[in-house]
Parts: sequence; structure tokens; C-alpha cells
Amino acid sequence: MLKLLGDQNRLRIMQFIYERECCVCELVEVIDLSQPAISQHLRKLRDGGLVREQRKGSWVFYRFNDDHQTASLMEHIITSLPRIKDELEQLEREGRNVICD
Amino acid sequence: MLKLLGDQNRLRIMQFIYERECCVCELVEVIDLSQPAISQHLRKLRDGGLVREQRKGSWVFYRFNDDHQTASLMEHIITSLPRIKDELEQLEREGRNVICD
DNA sequence: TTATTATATAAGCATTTACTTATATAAAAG
DNA sequence: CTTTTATATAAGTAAATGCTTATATAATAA
Repeated sequence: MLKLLGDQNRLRIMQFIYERECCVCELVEVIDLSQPAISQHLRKLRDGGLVREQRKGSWVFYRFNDDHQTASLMEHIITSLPRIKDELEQLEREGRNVICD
Repeated sequence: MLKLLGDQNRLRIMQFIYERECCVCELVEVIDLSQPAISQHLRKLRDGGLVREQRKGSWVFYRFNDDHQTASLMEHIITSLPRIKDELEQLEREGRNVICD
């Protein structure tokens, strides 16, 4: 878990996913990484059990896995970071995420 | 910080150092790594500000850095792990650490 | 002084990592 | 059907990582 969160980009991905379910295209918008790079990180996070994935139509949503053995520790770590919520709300104001609902 | 703790061996080193000040030779005894490998990890931990070093005669002691920006989060992480204290006490019972006092 | 002990550093190397570009798959739309 | 959109995967690659062995440094002991 610590190794997975030890990567800057993955930690950022987890911050977003922790706030609320995200689909890949949303993450692509807010994180400065190519779509394949994001998919690859998501796979590692999923393989590590840190997130769960769920297909909804053509989108795949990822959400924080509360059942993970270290879920509460992860939560503690993620909420110790500078909030990412503002960026998410900014995104919502721009209507850039609604497309995936 | 998370990247530094994301390595199994470094995390273990931090567990010991968190319990109490340790010199390199003590860590060499309890962790299955060569002396140079341990020194190299300690340097990374020091460069990252996670530990402080202090020379005492021929030994160099490392201690947890309470002043680090993420000290309390680190503390939370380290104390969330299975206790290492038993191994330390075992070591003390064997008298293998006293030599460094 | 020389020898010993504790630790650090350097160089080399195999492995892992995190990306890139190109392509495949899967679902929805036309 | 074909096209478009969303996502995943594959292959390649440069850089980072974590060790190894050998050697340097620093303090103490003889």
C-alpha cells in the first residue's frame, strides 16, 4: 500500500478517487498524464486492492476500496494531504465531469 | 516520505528507529541486509529528513525526527504496523545491543 | 605507530519503474 | 454494418532503485 501511494501521480489519483467515484476520462482531465499512463496506474491500484472498478456503459468507474486491510490507514494518509476537493469542485462548476454520469 | 516508507526494508528500519535510537550495527543485526545496504537506506532516510544522526564515539546513532513536517503522520503509519518491540526486547535480553551504549 | 572496529562511500549491475507510442477491445451512436 | 468514444494492453525505453563487492574514512585500542 505504501509503495503504491509512494508515487506522486498515484497518490493524486487516490486523492480524487477518495473524494468520489471517478471514471478514467475524468482523471485524464485533471492529472497531467496520458490516458494509458493513468490506466496503468489504475491497474496497479486495483491489483493492490486499493480501489474497486465498475463498468457503467462505456465508462469504467473507480472507487476507494473501504474493505481493504489498510483502508482506515489509507484514509488517514489521504486526508492528511492538502485537500484536492477544490479542484474537483472547480471541475464540476465547469461541467467537465457531468458527461460521465 | 511515502516513497521512503514504501520500501519494505526502510519501513522496518524506521520501525526500529521509532522505538528507540539505534546505531547501525544494531540494525545490521536485526535486519537481513548487508552493512552497506543499511547505511545507504539510512542516508536516504536522513536526506529525506525522516531521521537524525548523531555520532557517539565510534558509533553513529539514528533517531526518529520529530520535527519532520509529516512526523505525526509517520508516527501514525509506523504504529499501525505489527509491533516490532518484541524483537527489540529479545535483542536486549540477549545483550546484543548493550555494546553500543 | 599499527591494528581493529564502526560506518560511509564508490562503482557496477540486475531489476523495477513509469512513462511513451501504437494497437486492441468494448460499448454506444449513426 | 461502420464510426466514434472510452478504456486497456503491448512493446519499447530511459531512468531510478536496491543490492553487491571493494575500498575509504573515522574513531578507538593496543
